[in-house]
Amino acid sequence: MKNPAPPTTVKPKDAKPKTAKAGAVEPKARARKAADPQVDAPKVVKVSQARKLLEADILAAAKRLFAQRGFGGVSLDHIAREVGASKQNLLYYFPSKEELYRRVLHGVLDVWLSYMDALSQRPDDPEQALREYIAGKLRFSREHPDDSRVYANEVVSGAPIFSAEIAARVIPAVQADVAILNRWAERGLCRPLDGRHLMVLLWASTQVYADWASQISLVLGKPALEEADFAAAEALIVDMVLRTVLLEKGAAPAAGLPPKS
Amino acid sequence: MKNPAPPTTVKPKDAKPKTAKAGAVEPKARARKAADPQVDAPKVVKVSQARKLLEADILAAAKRLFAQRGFGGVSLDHIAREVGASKQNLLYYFPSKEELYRRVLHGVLDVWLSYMDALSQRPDDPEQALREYIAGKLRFSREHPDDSRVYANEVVSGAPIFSAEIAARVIPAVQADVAILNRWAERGLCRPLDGRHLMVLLWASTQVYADWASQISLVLGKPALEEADFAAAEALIVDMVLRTVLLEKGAAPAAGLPPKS
DNA sequence: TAATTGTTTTACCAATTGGTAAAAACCCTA
DNA sequence: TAGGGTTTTTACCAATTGGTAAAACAATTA
Repeated sequence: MKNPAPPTTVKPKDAKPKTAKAGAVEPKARARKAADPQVDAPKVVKVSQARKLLEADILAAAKRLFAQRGFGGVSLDHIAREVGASKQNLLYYFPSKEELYRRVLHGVLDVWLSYMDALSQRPDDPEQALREYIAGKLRFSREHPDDSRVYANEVVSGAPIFSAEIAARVIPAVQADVAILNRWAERGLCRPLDGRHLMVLLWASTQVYADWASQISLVLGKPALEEADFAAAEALIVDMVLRTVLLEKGAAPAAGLPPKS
Repeated sequence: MKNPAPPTTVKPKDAKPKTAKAGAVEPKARARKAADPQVDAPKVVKVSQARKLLEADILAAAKRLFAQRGFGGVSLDHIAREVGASKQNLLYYFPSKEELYRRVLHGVLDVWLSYMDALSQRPDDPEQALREYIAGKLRFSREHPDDSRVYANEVVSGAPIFSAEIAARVIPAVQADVAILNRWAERGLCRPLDGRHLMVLLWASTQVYADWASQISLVLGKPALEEADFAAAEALIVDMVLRTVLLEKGAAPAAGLPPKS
């Protein structure tokens, strides 16, 4: 997704560093091109390619802002400025704010769901399946914190816009996972428990590392979460879940140890 | 709080049903009184009492709306209409939107913290302490879902307004709890584990039943969460946590660490 | 090169935003 | 009942909101 494998001659017309968050620094980057066509980048770029680039830019900026401030807390102008375009230009690509938000949410849901299929991948091995599920969800929190936060914002608000899509795409996925858990219990592969609440717990305990990152890093006393923190979280969650779900066997190792610094 | 035990002669000047959420139905309730002073309720109510009532009304409505749509998604006018007052009247009680939001958040934090002292209450009994902590946090989710959501909104946004207060009030409380956990581990009362991540997990797994209620009820296939659902959640979370934290029953405690009671 | 299509900018718009100033109404007490 | 403090309403304000219309510009194709 990051690299769409351009079909024809390519050169990103802007070479704008995506990592630079300060939109105010170079606000007229895109506009300047139009005002001075000779100098900037009149070279080879398929129009549709350029379109896709800007569209992706807009979606990325919108995602970041919606994640931070929710739907109502973001203005089109704000998003537009962030990508160096005008609000009207943005409205050329997306017919309305809600439509843009829908597009963002749709993409978020794609990513969210793509990390949710661990259980069905290993329908006969509860331990490995759960390990991978937890690891995957934590990876999602780590690699796509904004996606997680956009989703969280929407759900906390009662899903006023996306409840239909959630009901249509998320709930079936969850129910499939619950069914797998129940089947394990029936077959004596694990303890009998309420798979629905277990799923809730798995979401909560993994997604919190994206949505609550600001507070967790305060607790941990560092400016941002690091890989080691995610590893510690994974160890603890896996330990808890396996202890609870699996039938007794040999004594399990202790949970994530506190760093003795 | 619902019943402030009025000190003097009392009659709520409005008798407005607090449960009626539809603010649009009776938008001029408060204004009508002024326009028609004879008929409505010119009776006896201590002024300061009335003030407190309206102030509390405003705070309650603001909390509900901020919980649903976040700071940026709510307008002063929206809040004012919800309590049947004018925006300017609201600004008479709260000098600015941000100040109102601060007041709401402050109250939320009070409630949040009041449910967080279970560990320190029973510093010598890990099992009971954890049971009560989990029960308390779930009760918070059940009884104060809007408080939970306001807090969640603020944290997801990176706590742009309240990070100082969180750092000053929440973090010490959490660290106290972590210290208790660590002491248990030292004294051999529980398994050694990273108390900080355990605290995160306790928050996440309990608070999710407020913040994600809309999605959980979708999963459970019912319009709203019921008492039985909270009971099931509590059973699962308690089971998991105790399995993970407590030493095995009957098994000898960690070598060389006799409980120094 | 001309016509066509695709993209961006300019110029607006009515409604809403948070907030101020001051007049008016209200209520209690003297 | 008169005055003074408290509360509410009326009248504004500049800035911003999401959105439209059309002109201007750029790119592709005939």
